[in-house]
Amino acid sequence: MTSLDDVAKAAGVSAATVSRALSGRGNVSTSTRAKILKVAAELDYVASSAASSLASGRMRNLGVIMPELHRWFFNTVLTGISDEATSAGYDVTLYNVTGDPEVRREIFSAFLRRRRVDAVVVVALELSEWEELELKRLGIPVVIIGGTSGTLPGVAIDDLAITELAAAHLLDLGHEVLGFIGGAERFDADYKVPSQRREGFDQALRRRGLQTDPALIGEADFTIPGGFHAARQLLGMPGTGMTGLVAASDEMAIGAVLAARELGIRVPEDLSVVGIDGHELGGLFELTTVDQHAQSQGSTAAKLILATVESGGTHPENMDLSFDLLVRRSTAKAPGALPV
Amino acid sequence: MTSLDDVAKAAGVSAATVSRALSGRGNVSTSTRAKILKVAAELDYVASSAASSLASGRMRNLGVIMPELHRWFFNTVLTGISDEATSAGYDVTLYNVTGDPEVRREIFSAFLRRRRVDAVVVVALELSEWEELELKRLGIPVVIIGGTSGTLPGVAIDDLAITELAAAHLLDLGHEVLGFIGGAERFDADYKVPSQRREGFDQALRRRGLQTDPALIGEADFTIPGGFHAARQLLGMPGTGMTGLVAASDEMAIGAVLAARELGIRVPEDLSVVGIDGHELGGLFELTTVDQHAQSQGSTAAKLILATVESGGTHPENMDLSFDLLVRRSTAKAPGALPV
DNA sequence: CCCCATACTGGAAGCGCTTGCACTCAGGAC
DNA sequence: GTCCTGAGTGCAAGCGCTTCCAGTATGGGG
Repeated sequence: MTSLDDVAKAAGVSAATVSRALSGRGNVSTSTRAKILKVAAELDYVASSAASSLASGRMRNLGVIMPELHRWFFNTVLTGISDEATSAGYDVTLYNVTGDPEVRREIFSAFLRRRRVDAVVVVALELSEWEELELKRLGIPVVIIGGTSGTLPGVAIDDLAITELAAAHLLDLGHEVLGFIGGAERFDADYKVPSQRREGFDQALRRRGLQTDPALIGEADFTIPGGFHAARQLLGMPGTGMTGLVAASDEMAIGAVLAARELGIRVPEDLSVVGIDGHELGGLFELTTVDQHAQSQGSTAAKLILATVESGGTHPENMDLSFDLLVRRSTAKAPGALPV
Repeated sequence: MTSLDDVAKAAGVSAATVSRALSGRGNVSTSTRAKILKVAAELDYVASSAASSLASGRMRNLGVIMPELHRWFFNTVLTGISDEATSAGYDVTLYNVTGDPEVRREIFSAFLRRRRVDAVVVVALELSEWEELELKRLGIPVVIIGGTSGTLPGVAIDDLAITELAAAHLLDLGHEVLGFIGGAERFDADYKVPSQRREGFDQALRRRGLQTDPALIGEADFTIPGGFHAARQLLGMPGTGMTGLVAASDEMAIGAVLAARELGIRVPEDLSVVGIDGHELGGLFELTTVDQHAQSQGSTAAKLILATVESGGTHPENMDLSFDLLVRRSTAKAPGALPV
């Protein structure tokens, strides 16, 4: 293993100068730097991260805490974070907080405290008070994506507004009896997005002087099968007059489309379905959705927090992210509605 | 930040003894250890990973190299690895090798060489000769999941056999004209699984004295939309007599089921479809599949390589993983076939 | 011509652990 | 009672970098 000293000797300078030349901190003459760079390349030198970290306190490592990896939102955000971190020269250490509370506790009380990361991004995790405290105690920048925290900075879409937009799209098309499939408390207990989205739906109706019909609210776990079962139940009820359905995630919306097909209900002729996410499968199902640009949420958060780290800051700004209605073919004018 | 010395002072022993007590290496009397543990807990001491790594050469960190995170196989394997690593007290550092060759090169030539990880698991990546060399040069254990390497140890299913099993299931049901949807060279160029699976399909037919009909081979990229389009084309051809379809992944199989539905082809009455994977969505589509236990591939590989690390070994054993036929309702006896 | 920034560079002191070595002290074998 | 063994402990030397500080040129200003 070639070390800093090897490079220093080979280049005929001191270790200090090599360090300065390679890290770019401090002054080194152009010619000396050039020679050091050349020698380092020849010797194929790569600095030991442990030594460098110990001496400098900088880890060049970004921690990411996630509750799961299967659902589209999570792995998409992670991809965004990873790409951004890599291009900034940072490693990413993944802490997959499973359902096991022991493990979860352990991650906050031990893993994170080894000071292996310069910053951490928390994805869609509702943190307990104790967990927020632990995070703050780390003394490093933290940013939350798609979750909420009273005291930690976050990068997020406005879940209420995004759902209101989805519902408003249906209302604009003349639909008056809308159903909704969202989360239930029994799923995702530590994740507030579901209730926000539900609230957005209600608000959209309220704004038009309509009222939410509790019978048309389905509950599911944000997955395709979940949406399928919830939709089948909703669509199976006779005489509801429902012509539009808002799903709080694209996966549930896709499940709903599948359920409609199974029941012989045509989309969009008989039922308009709109989702939220911008899931990559949306295209296949011609799903109208509100794209929340998940990958860019990841890269934005990473960029933000890495900038904070590099600038020696500790508290990045909060940031509201954009979303766009993406109209495809799963939504259409309500039957009998007046032309828009 | 409380340090080892703080604990040592508070416990009235030397730093060396604290280190031994906390790490479990070397002899410490039961009473001394108990006191140290108590003091450490009180002071809320957590060792600095950088210092510990620098001094010991151990990182307690497992590197994972993956080409993507979206597809089910990858995030499922990653979940398995992460769970296992966490419970062994290891962090996992994720290297998401994107399509960009620059980035890929950088990961092998710089990121991995910082010696931040004790071992690395490579997931479904066909490595170039140079990359294998770089990996070996790291001097740490490496294991490959779902890829192939002449010289690096791997944990994998037999892709040929798993596909043969899927096809044999259809043949056993009396189907004689089978289609296949697999990978194409233009997708996944650096990933040999597709060709292995194709070969397994051919072999199953050959064993029964049948021949692969090139017209019934569809090409796709292992995703649902890919499978959908390939199947639509296959199923749209008139007069093929095809009654069974093998897809090289569950996602493609699901796409095929959707395509069949769209074309008014009933599954399984008119067409039996079998996939490979054990994808979580399989249940919703009643998909018969061969489960390759992806999550346990991840945990098995992690367990294997961490054991190798802890034992000071360098080269874990190769390991062949099991798979099971999981019969659901997407496959049935061929129309007019004799009772089995 | 002298003085003093300014630009470079090297020396050396850590960063916070781990571990080889030396030492003490018992207890068991003779 | 003597010798040996091994458990238990502390000392101190690193691990391979970073960075503060001091020292040496160099060049411009006065």
